Amino acid sequence: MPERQGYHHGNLREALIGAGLELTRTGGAAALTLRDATRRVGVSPNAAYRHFADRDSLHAAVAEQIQHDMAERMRSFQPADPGPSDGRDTGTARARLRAVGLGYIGFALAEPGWFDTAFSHAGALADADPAAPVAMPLQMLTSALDTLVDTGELTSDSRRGAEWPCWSAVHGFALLALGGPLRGRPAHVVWAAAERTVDAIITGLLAPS
Amino acid sequence: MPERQGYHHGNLREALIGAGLELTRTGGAAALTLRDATRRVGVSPNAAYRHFADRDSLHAAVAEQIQHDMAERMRSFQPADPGPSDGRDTGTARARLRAVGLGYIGFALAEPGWFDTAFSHAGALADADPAAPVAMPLQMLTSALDTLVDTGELTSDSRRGAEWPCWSAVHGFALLALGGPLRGRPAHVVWAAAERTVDAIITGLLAPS
DNA sequence: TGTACATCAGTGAACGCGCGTTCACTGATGTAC
DNA sequence: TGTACATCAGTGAACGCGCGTTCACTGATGTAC
Repeated sequence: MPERQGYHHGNLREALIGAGLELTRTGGAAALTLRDATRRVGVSPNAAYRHFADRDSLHAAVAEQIQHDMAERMRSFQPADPGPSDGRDTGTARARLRAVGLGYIGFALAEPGWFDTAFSHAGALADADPAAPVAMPLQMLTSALDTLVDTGELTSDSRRGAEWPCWSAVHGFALLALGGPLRGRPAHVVWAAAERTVDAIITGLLAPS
Repeated sequence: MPERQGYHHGNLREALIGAGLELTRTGGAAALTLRDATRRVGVSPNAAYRHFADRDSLHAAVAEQIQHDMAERMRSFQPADPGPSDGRDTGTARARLRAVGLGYIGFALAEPGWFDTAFSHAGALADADPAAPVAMPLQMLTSALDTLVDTGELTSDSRRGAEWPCWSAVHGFALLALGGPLRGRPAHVVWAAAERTVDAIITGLLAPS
């Protein structure tokens, strides 16, 4: 796999992130080691220190890339845009939120190693910068909730903190499906449970309290 | 800390589990090592192999103990039993489910290391025996849902698979509160979000679909 | 009641492993004159 | 256009760490006669 000609790699930083993606895809966050990444690129272990301060810094870069890809994949779950409407497009707003939730779960089921990596880093970073980690997927959730306020389905009072119920449900489901008792069940069973979970939390969120 | 007189410890198995509880309480699942547990008990590392096949076996024993304690603690969240009623005790049944959810989250917030240990083991075991891990807390959920069927608040059609939305919401919330962006927020803020999450998922579950 | 002996529960030393990280270094690159 | 030299991006060897686990062992215990 290591293929280089000269002494200088030329693109080592990107190459290490790429190797990190390969490693974490199969083995999750724990599989990301400096030695393994450099080995895979065909470079000596300490070469990484030209581009990353330490192991955790590489982890952060890989996690960021994953979050980017995850948001991309989540977007593919969105229903087709029906074009400009009157701004009170009630069914569509709800469908958007639903698609965000199912997209989140869908990514986790499709790429468990990456999902683990993205989130384990989010946890690690939470001290430093509460906003940055898992920023992109969270941003999609935020925006979907805002739309529900626009359409009048969610009062702006209820809007505050509405992220937590939604995120909790899909995040918990993803973990239970990957590592808990749902693991190994037929895909259609798992997916039906995912849909039910997403629908339940949305219904509960929009119900008048 | 190591205090023994004779050559034989006499109760090494229990002592190692106890040491495992101390270690995981602070450091989570990752802090549970054979060497550290034996060191803490004042015994040579390989002595553990008289009582546990390997490190994972100790982990399993510790996790089981935690699950037991967790169920105990969750029970303290239950509303006082109003005594025998007519079996259609609608508000109470819902309150029971709510208490199960909040108890789950409450334990996780109070004992993050243990929560991590109990669940990381659940994941590891899922292949072998899907029912055993986190058995006791899950059993409380199951029973609370059954009661809702008894009171007629949940149809037996909806009962099937109702565990997943509930468990997902509380499990996800616990993780986001411990390792995600909610970490470090004031306790009352976190708890309000927890209540809202639990209430939303219950409302969504009981709403006619 | 005393003794032989099997069994059990520990010890001490060592193994190999892979990791992150640091040290002093050298080869390649590009810029100034 | 050619050359001196600073700078950058790699190398190779080694460090200490703590882990799980295995080996051959020995001290303590309890049971049969």
